[in-house]
Amino acid sequence: MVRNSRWDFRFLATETMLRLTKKADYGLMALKYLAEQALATGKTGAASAQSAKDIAEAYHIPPQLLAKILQTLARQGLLVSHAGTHGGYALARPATEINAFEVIRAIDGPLFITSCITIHGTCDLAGHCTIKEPLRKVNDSIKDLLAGIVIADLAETPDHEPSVTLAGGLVSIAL
Amino acid sequence: MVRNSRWDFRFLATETMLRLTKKADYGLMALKYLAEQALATGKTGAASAQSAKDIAEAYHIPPQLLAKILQTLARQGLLVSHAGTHGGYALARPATEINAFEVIRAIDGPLFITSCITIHGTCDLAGHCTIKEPLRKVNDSIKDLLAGIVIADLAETPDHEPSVTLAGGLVSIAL
DNA sequence: GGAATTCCGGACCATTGCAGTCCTAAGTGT
DNA sequence: ACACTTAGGACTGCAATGGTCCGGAATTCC
Ligand code: SF4
Ligand code: SF4
Repeated sequence: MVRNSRWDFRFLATETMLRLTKKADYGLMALKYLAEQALATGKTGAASAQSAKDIAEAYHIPPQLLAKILQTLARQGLLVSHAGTHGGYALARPATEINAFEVIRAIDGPLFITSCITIHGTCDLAGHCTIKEPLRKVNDSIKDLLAGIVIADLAETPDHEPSVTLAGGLVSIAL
Repeated sequence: MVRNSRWDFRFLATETMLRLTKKADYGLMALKYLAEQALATGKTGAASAQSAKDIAEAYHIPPQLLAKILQTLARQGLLVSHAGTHGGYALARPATEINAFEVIRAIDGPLFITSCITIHGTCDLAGHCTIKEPLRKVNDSIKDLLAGIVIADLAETPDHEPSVTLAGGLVSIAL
């Protein structure tokens, strides 16, 4: 099918729906940056640390905010941190072993799609809701999709841009 | 350091991340209901109309709110409405030709994932952002995933429950 | 024609979560 | 000692969501 011949996005400025928070967004950017740096300098793991300030400046994002994001990321074990003069953050694992799903979950908390899925108590009409289960499947599909993307996919190899194309996930959904 | 190692999701009730609004949720439920009714009564299209009140009561959702959701749905052409004593709403198209993506978009507006995608002006750092493109791909994948689900998939065939399994979409993502 | 029924549309409000700031520790290297 | 950097909490402004209310217009039934 896929019809929708008309589109008319004229006054559709509302923006909502399945939004990914900016924090998660920033988080991914930071991760990507770290991945690239680690690659560029050749240094592995904790050796090539970048300070929160550096990353923030590199992308022009609020330093304070980024700082806290990195903190939580570190707390969740995705990053290793090191204080002190040449401290900073570095990937806790190789860039090919950290996927987008983890990152997002670490920052925004678990959850997905509907209110009912994560905490069972939230939606009071969970009893009469008949759409819950199918939606959970969709939820899982998106999760798998996201889980199939590792941050190495996001990082560009300095000059050779084509490369990667690691065909992240292959998600099939059957209700 | 690498502290953490403890997880403590005790008070992680935040719920966020890729959330689908409750309005869209309700909308899907309503659509499903209408699909089932149309199927049960055999009547096609505008013949078997259900009032907003009826649907709201069937699922115990706020009538006034559902009313407005149905209104927008009708305005977008997914439903046909009819005022008057035995009026109400009915699917504008067969249940196999309305997909979840349309519904969600009709209710919550377009948009997806990041702020930058829909309106170009939103994210001020779109210039320096290197993650934008990959994310757009993810975005599209989710869209395709959603677009592969038609509301007929959600509706149960009255007794025979297995049936359907129309294996909605097959989405592969390659960055 | 009138009354009941149902949709339409906008205005309105309360809560909540997001985005972002600030400030005070506590580690760490020179 | 001192500069640098992470850690964590408290706090604020704002926008979106979820939900309500009301006056009006269409339609059908009597
Ligand atoms: S129980 Fe149903 S209505 Fe409630 S959040 Fe889940 S899917 Fe939505
Ligand atoms: S431009 Fe980059 S930072 Fe801004 S919303 Fe898009 S992906 Fe996120």
